Amino acid sequence: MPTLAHQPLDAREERAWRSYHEMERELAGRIRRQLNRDTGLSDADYEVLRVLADAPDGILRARELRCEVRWEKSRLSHQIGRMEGRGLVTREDCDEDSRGSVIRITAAGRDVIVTACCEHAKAVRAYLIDRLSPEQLEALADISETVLAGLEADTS
Amino acid sequence: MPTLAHQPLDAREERAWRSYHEMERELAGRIRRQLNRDTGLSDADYEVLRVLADAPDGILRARELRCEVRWEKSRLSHQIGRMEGRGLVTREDCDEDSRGSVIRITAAGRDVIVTACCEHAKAVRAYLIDRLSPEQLEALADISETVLAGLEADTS
DNA sequence: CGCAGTTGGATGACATATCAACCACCGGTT
DNA sequence: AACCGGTGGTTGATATGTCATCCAACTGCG
Repeated sequence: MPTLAHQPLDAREERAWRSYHEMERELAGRIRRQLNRDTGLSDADYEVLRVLADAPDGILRARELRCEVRWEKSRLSHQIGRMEGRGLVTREDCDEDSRGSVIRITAAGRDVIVTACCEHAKAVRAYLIDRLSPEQLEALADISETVLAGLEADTS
Repeated sequence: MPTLAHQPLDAREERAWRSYHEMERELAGRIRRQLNRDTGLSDADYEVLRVLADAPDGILRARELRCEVRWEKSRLSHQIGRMEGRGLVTREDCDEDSRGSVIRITAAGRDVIVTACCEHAKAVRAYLIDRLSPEQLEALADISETVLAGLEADTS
């Protein structure tokens, strides 16, 4: 009956990972549930609408959108299909490249995202930002950027 | 055409949230893919096996397990069903409470989790821990615990 | 031109998460 | 004993994410 006591993380590392991991789960869950309850949007819906709403004319080629949200092709395709069904976005053919498709946010989509964005910011503030000191907030940003840079550098 | 420029997060807050959020996604994705490739386990499988493997005799009542991983009842039930099908755990009736059920990790499950745990720790180290200074690592733990405490305090 | 490799996107199968019932059992009350 | 609110767990419907595969159109090059 092997135990996991010889796990190759020491106490300090273990504490950091454990607490980070749990925070991530709880925080994401809380924000997701609140978003869904307030606006009926999933996290994925929110991401798509947020990016589209910030694009000129609320239009983006699927490829650009995919690049922004860093999703796989199939995920975006399925997601847009569902959102199209709910009237949040539309899909058109692309002029320059006839393989491509162009996603446009609808008026309804814009309505939802504006309020969702607001509520979302409130949640982020309430659960994360307001709990931390300015120093901690900056430390978190530094940490995140460092880790991200490391991840992007190493494409293994 | 309302823009999102009046979003109620200032530049400092926005940077922290944005970078944290992106790190979370990339880091989780990387670890998940590596775990899956190396061992065939999903994150959910890993969590369940990790908790079970640390329990005395590799046995836990479903209720306890659920409490450890903080899942909904239905999620655990479905998950255990699948894992049972793959021979990673077994499900038995509970003696003390005939509503209850008892989950037991199998030998095969124990084999998988031991190596998975090792690989997982390597990934956590490579992508997170080794990128950060000791001060940053401690700061991350402090931040996470603070945020977690706030989340648990407020059950809205 | 004609071909090969690449890219943009869609599709189907499958694994997973979530939500809302549902059912059986527990415990305490009358 | 009959009841009742609460709990432990399951189930099915539905939404979602992932993977492998497919197809058509682009690109560059001989």
